[in-house]
Amino acid sequence: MAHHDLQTVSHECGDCPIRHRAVCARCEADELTKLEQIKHYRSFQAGQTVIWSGDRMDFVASVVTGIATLTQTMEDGRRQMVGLLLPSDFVGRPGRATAAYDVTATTDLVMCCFRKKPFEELMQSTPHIAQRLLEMTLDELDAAREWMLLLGRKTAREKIASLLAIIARRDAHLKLKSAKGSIVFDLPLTREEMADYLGLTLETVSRQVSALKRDGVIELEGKRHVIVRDFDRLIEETGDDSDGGYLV
Amino acid sequence: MAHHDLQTVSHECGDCPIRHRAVCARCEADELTKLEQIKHYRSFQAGQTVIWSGDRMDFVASVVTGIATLTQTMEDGRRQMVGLLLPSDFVGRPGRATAAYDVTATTDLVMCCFRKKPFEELMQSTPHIAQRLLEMTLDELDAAREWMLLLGRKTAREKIASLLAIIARRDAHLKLKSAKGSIVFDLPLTREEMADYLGLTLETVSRQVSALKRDGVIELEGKRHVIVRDFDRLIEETGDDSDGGYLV
DNA sequence: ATTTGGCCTTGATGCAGATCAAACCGATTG
DNA sequence: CAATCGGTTTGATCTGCATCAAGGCCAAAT
Repeated sequence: MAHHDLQTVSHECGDCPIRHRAVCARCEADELTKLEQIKHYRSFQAGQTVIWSGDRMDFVASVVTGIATLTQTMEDGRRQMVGLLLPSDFVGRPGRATAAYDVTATTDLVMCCFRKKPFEELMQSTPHIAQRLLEMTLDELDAAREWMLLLGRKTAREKIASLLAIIARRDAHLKLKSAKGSIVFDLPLTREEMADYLGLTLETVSRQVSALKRDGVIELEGKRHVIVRDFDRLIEETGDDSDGGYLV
Repeated sequence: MAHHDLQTVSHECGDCPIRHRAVCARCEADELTKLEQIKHYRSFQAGQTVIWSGDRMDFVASVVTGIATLTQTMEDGRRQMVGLLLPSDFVGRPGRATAAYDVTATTDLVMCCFRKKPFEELMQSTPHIAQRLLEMTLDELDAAREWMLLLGRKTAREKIASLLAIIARRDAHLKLKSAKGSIVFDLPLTREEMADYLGLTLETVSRQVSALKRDGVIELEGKRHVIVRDFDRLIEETGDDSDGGYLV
């Protein structure tokens, strides 16, 4: 069943949807050819685990379509999501043998995997790959640090608003940015996943989402479909100073 | 006054204390010479601000001696430390014009600064620098994610224990690892800075430090000098599974 | 049509950590 | 040797979120 998706994904880097954003973004045609030789696609169904923390990991990969999460779990079961992987995001660390986090598909997921050894060799010979990876890693570090502020200092309401703003921004960016009008999107996460991301319980997430709805900051259709009529209003609720990010 | 320190720091990369750990770690002699041409040292007194978030930043730098912090501040004054910079750590982002965080010297500090433009050019031509920077950035990303778990899910006591364990490990690593005996170190941070790092208030920090002392997990001499007789006991208090890190 | 199961909401209550307030300690300074 | 001052401790009280518990919604299975 997962294999059905495989058919629909191009095996040609040339018309790959993430061609200009992923690790391969800077690659020239000849470099791409080399990458193409060591790549293969893997599909996962929503809910499936891609790798467990501590497992041997002999590949690195780019998310092509779908969404995955990185989570850390403590012995007693407390969980913290430490990363949300969107199309073009990179998974795995060159020069490390085992996975540091659990990677889970939250939607159906297609990944473009590179065997680790050859990828590492290619990185040595192809500065374009290492350059792009550095850039992406620096971006992720910034995102992680922004999340540290959220986890350490924001209130539950601000946390929810911040998460909604991030998803809204991304969707407005990828899809139609229905100019000046409402932003509309589906939450790709369950309440529990949101809680794991935000350092809250699922009950608190539920209550605060309801509160934002009650206060007219967002509208809800069903449980997952969100309408944001006034994006600036949502930003106010995040606690960030207004320049924190840009819609474009 | 700050200039006194300057005299004591070698200007020769050859016998630089961070030579084999900083961005320059992988550089050959000739590459080092090029770096040497664009570097200059800057000293800061404890408490001084190195740069403010948003300020133009026309250099990148390595911490040579001393400790600096990266912090984010919300409009209403809530603060979250997002990084602790130790000797050999790197500050600044190639390809970015302004500082993303406040950088503050918490002890007297010496930094080895590189003018940004020439450094960026050097990075292009010298894969050894970019390689090392990637490695260091990936390490920082891991550290940031570990911190996300701490901020999102750990109790106040676990947070304090985790911070003490990190400092203890580093000091045991750098200084004498008085084999099997006690680990002894000075806290490089005030209670307030610890609070900013851990997402707590300074009162809670004070109370939990006292509690760990009362419970015999640590001993205190004065307010800053810490003695850890049983490191494993301290680790138990962090909530991490025992393999979380390694003393060596 | 009823049951099941996953996900979500809502209510009641408890508690860890925040907040407010005062006093302490040790080092410098006049 | 007071007086000051930054850092710290300690106490009393408050509160935001966690926890515990019940029930609702809806789609798929029986």
